[in-house]
Amino acid sequence: MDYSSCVDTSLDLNISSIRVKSEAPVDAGRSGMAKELKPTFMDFQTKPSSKEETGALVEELNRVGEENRKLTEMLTVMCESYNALRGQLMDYMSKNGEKDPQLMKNHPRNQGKKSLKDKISKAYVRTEAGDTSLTVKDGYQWRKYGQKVTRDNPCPRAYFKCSFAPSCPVKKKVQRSIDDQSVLVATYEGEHNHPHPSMEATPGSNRSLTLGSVPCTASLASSGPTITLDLTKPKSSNDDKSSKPRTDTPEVQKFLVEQMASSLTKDPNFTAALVAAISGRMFQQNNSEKW
DNA sequence: CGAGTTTGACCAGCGC
DNA sequence: GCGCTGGTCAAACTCG
Repeated sequence: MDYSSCVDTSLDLNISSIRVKSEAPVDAGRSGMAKELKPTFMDFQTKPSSKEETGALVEELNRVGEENRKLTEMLTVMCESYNALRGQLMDYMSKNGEKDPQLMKNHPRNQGKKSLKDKISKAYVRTEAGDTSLTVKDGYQWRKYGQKVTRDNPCPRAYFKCSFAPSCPVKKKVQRSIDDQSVLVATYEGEHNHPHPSMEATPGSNRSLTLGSVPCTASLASSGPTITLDLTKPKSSNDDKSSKPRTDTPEVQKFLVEQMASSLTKDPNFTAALVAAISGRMFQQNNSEKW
């Protein structure tokens, strides 16, 4: 499976917002920038700027477009790396699957017990040091129906059934990793025959977060993962006039955009958001292919 | 009082 | 057949 070919790697970085914001003669004392963009833009239309300002803005637009292109390339490279790693993992698992105690479903003993469960996936969840519960918060509702101490692991294994839908056949086994007991290993069997509870509540599964100083929304739309950086929003609502830098010159705006682009590419949170969006999309894609 | 959890009993498959 | 093991059941219990 080649994820790079099926994932839309284009990034919606709200460049249009940047452009509108940049084109407008911004009032430094403004607090609600987004809601005032429209009248400002109208002002711009009725009062054309000088040629120099237009040239600088065009240059800025080109530069931001280039940033977008670079980010797209980075995402493509990440997808390719993911594919490569995934391939290696598959190779490794196919060679060593029977040695992995967690893959007991592959064991002949368990294969004969029931028709082999067609959809088995695993998730590794790191828990806090003092957390002794066998709870993996994945958004679904689970009902625990049993607990056993298995031979290969002194930590008990908990058995859960999906209780969100009565007819849902999905089961989950949760056990602490024998190597690292702060890591919970959740093994899912079967597929949910109902939408994800959180997705049902918020179609598109948008996730809002803040990347450094930039508010961001990672959405998993049908067209592909989209990370939306809302550059029109101020850092915080209590920003006052004194703390806000002047953004009414192209130089300052360029600097700000460069700062944002730079901080985004270096920000681990941004990377995490990318990973979340991409793996979420891949997981979704994977499931849709299986159905 | 209902829903969820706990826990011992039970079942089925496998190896010897 | 027996023992071991993973998985499931269901009564008892807990909690809000």
